[in-house]
Amino acid sequence: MKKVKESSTNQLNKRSIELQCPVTFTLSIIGGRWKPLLLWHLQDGKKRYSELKKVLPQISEKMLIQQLRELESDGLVNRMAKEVVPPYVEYSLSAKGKDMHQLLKAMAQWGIKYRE
Amino acid sequence: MKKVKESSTNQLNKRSIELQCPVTFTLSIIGGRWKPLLLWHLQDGKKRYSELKKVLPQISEKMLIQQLRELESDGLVNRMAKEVVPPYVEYSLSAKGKDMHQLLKAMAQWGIKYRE
DNA sequence: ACAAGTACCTACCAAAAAGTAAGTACAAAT
DNA sequence: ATTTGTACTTACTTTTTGGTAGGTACTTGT
Repeated sequence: MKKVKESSTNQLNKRSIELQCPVTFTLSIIGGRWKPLLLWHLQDGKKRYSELKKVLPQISEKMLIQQLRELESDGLVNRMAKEVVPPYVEYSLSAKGKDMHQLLKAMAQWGIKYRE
Repeated sequence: MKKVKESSTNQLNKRSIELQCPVTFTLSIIGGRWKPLLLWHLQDGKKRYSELKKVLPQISEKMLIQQLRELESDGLVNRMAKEVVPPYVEYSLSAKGKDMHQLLKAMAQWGIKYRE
């Protein structure tokens, strides 16, 4: 995982605000360039790594793996390695991740309404 | 406003994804450390700059002003300068910003539920 | 041998977000 | 004069996020 300076004001503020504000906590888990897209694409069922790569042609492999690992670490996504030939890895939403469905929809709706 | 390199892959990807994904578009407007908190605090009515500074003791003036300016620029917040003595500035949610209430609540609920 | 498929890892760099410090302007009070 | 209140601006630095390039390992097919 990426190196984080735990003693920085930046990090201390982040931790503190996440405790105070549940909105910020939620955003710290689903925010960033690629996580919302990944969560959105996993809403309609499990997907293989190669499938995710296809639906997101602009993401680098490095970012794809990193974001999936973080989502897994935060408990939103389950990772299942299949020992077949060729071997592949399957990602699916956990219960926690599925519980985010309404939220993602609300975000999409607001975005669609106010996008210009 | 802050200098952004419009020709960077980073920026090109950002723009492209924001067009494709309404969730990412929404998050680009309300994301970051301080905007969710500002939006949250403005839910219950207009606030002066000095009031916002008080309820968010950890925010630097630079970040406070910058984030408010961005929220204003994106149309979520109205800024009203009062020419009294002492003069003060009042920030309030626009209709667009008020329309975000349910969304913020959903985010808060998810965060409260899964915070540990 | 190479190419294609599977799914990564590592080192380094670029860009963006956030933070620090110093300053501005005005008015009123001491 | 300084201090306190109002609300900023600017220059620079630090930290974090995202990108680039090279590599790993295995199997199968040509």
